[in-house]
Amino acid sequence: MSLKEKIIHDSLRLFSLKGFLGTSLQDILAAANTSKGGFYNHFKSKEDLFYFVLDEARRIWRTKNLAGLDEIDDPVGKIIKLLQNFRDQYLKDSEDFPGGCVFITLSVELNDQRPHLSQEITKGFVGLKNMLHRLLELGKETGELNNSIDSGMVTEILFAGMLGASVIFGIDKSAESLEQSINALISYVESLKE
Amino acid sequence: MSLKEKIIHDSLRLFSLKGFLGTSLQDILAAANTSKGGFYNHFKSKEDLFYFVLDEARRIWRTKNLAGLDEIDDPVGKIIKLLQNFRDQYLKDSEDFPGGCVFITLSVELNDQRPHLSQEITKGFVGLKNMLHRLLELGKETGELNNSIDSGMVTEILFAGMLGASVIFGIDKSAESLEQSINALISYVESLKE
DNA sequence: CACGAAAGACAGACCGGTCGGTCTGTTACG
DNA sequence: CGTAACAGACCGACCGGTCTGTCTTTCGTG
Repeated sequence: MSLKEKIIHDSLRLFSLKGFLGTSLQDILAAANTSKGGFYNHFKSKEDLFYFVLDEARRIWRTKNLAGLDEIDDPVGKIIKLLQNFRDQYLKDSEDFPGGCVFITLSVELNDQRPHLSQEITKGFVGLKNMLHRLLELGKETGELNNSIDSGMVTEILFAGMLGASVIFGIDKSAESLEQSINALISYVESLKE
Repeated sequence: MSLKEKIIHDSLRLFSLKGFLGTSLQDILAAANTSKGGFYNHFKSKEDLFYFVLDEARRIWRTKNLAGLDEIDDPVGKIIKLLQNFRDQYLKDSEDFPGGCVFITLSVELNDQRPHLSQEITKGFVGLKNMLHRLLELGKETGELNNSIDSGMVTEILFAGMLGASVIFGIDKSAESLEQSINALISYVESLKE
């Protein structure tokens, strides 16, 4: 792993723990075992690093959460698989995100302090929400879901539930309560089936 | 309002926007229009202020969210009223919490940086969760809710949903999406009725 | 009531430490 | 020999906290 990659990777872990502003350059340099010179040889600024870290975080998010979704045909099955991935592969991943979901940490921290950075993260949230909604609509089309359900409303419950579970897990790091939260969402989705 | 009260009140607003560590003493002094001397005459340290602000935030939370609950007899009615208060009185309150729910902002920020402070906030979360669970159990006893529902699971959905809605609202400040989220939860609760 | 001392309330200079960022210097590799 | 890769001294700005000074209010005493 090159120094640049190492800085990005280590920063991702630090950001998930302490946020962007809460992580000092010193912290990063110590973690990556380098110096100012090493850092600024690869990044224009700390904010420049932010975008690289965000890209890496998104890549990991997709890898973990979308794993195996292709092999599932029915939309509702995809949603359930996504929730399972979210629970087992993503949130519990203390290697890449020791402090919990980095998007939430950064989004909450930067929202009123660095709006242009926070905005980047919001894009991902919108994407997830749209994906959920699309899958629910598809489920209704294929008849897997009762046609009378309000897919917008269900989307809100699932999306808010996932965010809420992430916040809770970020705070208490309890696998038990995480499983309870996500399992509750899975049961909810299954209860909507025809 | 005394200077001490003004500092607490203004700090609460700042904390909800920028967090505890993200708010500098300078920010607080400027907002309260005072000086170091004025501040340290009333507080031992910035961390000392934290506890005063937290108490004030809790007081406001109760006032806004528990308003009118006494006049409702049925447990499920209490839950729905709480959700309505949470939506209309609490989260939209840009006077006290211009940056959204201060408990989430602080909790996410401080969790891995000032665990002893974060722990104080967690107590409130536990209290809310227990309250929801207690009301659901009561609802089953009175027959208002179907006895077959898993109250633990419903608690998770409601609690995670409320946290998630707070996060979303903190980010986009959109009353529309807030209403959609909370309305979805209210509909969900109503669907559980016998 | 008069008065002076003590205490409270606040202003702001000042402190050591840390922040992100720059700049120079050294090393190694093409 | 030039250039990329890194180390670390250095910079001004800002951090939370201390300290001194000033002004006001309170209060015990004659």
